[in-house]
Amino acid sequence: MRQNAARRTALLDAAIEVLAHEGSRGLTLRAVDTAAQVPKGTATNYFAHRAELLAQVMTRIQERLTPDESQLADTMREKPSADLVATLLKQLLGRMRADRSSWLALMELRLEATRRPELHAELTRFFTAQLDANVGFHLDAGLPGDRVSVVLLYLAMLGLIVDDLTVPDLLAPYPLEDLIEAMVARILPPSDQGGER
Amino acid sequence: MRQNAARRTALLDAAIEVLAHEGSRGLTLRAVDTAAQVPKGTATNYFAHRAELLAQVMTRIQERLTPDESQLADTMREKPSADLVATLLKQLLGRMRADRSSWLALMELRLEATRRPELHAELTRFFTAQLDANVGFHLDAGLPGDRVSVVLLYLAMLGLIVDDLTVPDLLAPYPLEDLIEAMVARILPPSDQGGER
DNA sequence: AACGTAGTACTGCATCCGCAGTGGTGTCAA
DNA sequence: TTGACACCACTGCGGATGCAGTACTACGTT
Repeated sequence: MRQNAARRTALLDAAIEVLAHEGSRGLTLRAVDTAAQVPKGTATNYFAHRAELLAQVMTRIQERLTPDESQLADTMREKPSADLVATLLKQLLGRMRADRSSWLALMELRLEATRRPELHAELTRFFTAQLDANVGFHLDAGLPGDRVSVVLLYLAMLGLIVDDLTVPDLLAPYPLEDLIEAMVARILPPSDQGGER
Repeated sequence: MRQNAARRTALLDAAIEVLAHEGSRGLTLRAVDTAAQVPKGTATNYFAHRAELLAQVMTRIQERLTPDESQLADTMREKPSADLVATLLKQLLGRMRADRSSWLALMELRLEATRRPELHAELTRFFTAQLDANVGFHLDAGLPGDRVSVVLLYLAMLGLIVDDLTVPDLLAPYPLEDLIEAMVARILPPSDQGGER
C-alpha cells in the first residue's frame, strides 16, 4: 500500500469526478487511473478494493464539503435573525454550486450505501454528526427556531439540492434564492427583530 | 421487437428491482433476464439498447407511482384543511414505504439522467408535470397555502424521502409522521378557512 | 547499496452484447 | 379439420470489451 498522501488525494479527487460524471457505474480503479492521468494500475496500489476506494472517497468528500471556517465566522458577526439564517442557507447553496461534483458523488454514495453495510454505517455517522452539528450551531448562535425547525430546513434544503443537481429546470419558475427566503420565513417563527416577510 | 405487453412489463418490473438492489451499476440486459427469470437474451429482444430500457423503466415507474384514484377521492371527502394536507403527505409516505424499489430506482434514474440528455428531458417533463399537478390539485381543492407553500412542501418531502431511502437512521430521533405534521403546521398559513391565492 | 515508489506491460478472467438458428404455439383461411 | 403463416421463446456461439492483478523495470532518496 502506497503512502504518498498528495497522490492519494489526487486519486480521490479524480474518483469524485468520475462518480459525478460517469456515475457509480463508471467508477473502476482503471477509470480513476485515467481520470487522474496516472499510469494504469496505480489506483490498485493505493486501494485494495473498490470498497476501500469508496470509503476513502467518503472522507475526502467530507473534507471538501466542510465550509470555510473564517468565512463562517465572518458571516456570524451579524445579529442572529431569520435573515441571517437565510444568508447561511444561501451560502450553502453557493458552496453546492461551486462543487457540484462532490454533491453528486455524495448522492451516488448514498445509493451505493443502500447495498454496502460498512459504507452505510459510515454515511449515517457522517450525516448524523452533520445534522447534530447544525442543530447545535443554530441553537448556540441564538438563531430563531427550535430543533425541529432546523431539521425541517435541512430537509427542504436537501430536496432543493437534489432537484437542482438532477432536474434543475424543474424549479426554474421558482428562483432558488426566493424559495430559500420563503422557507426561512415560514419555517422559522416570526422573529421580533429584523426579518422581512 | 417483441410485442408481448405482459412480458415487457415483467421485464421492466425486474429492471426496477435490479436498479433498487444492484444499482445503475448492475443494470444490464442480462441482469434483467436473470431477475425476471426468463432465458438469457430475452431482454435484448424487447429493448434495443440500455438507453431504451431506461426510458421505458421511467414510464413504468410513473405508472407504479401514480396514486390510487379511488383512495384519493375517498380522502378528499374531508373538508379542506391543513390536517387534510398532512393526511395526504402521510399517504405519500405510506406509498413510498410500500414501493421503495420504485423510489430507489427513480433516484438512480435521476443520477443517470445527469449524463443522458434524452432521459434528462423525460425526467424533467415527468417531474414538472407532477409538480404542476400537485400545485393545481392543492389550489383547486381549496387547501390552505399558495403555490410556494406547495413547492416548499414538495421539497421538504423530497428531502424526507431521500433520507429515509438512503440513511433511515438519521431521522430516527424525529418520527417522520411528527415531522410531516410540523412541516404542514409551519409551512402552511394558520388555517382559518380555505386557501387564499 | 538498499528500500520504497513510479511506471509499463502482460495475463487471465468475467461478462456483456448481438445475432442467428430452432422449435413451439396460436391464428386465420380454405 | 387442416394446413400455412406469423409470432414468440429459447439456446448457443462469436466477438469484443474491460477489469483486476502481478511481475518487472526504472528512478531517486537516504
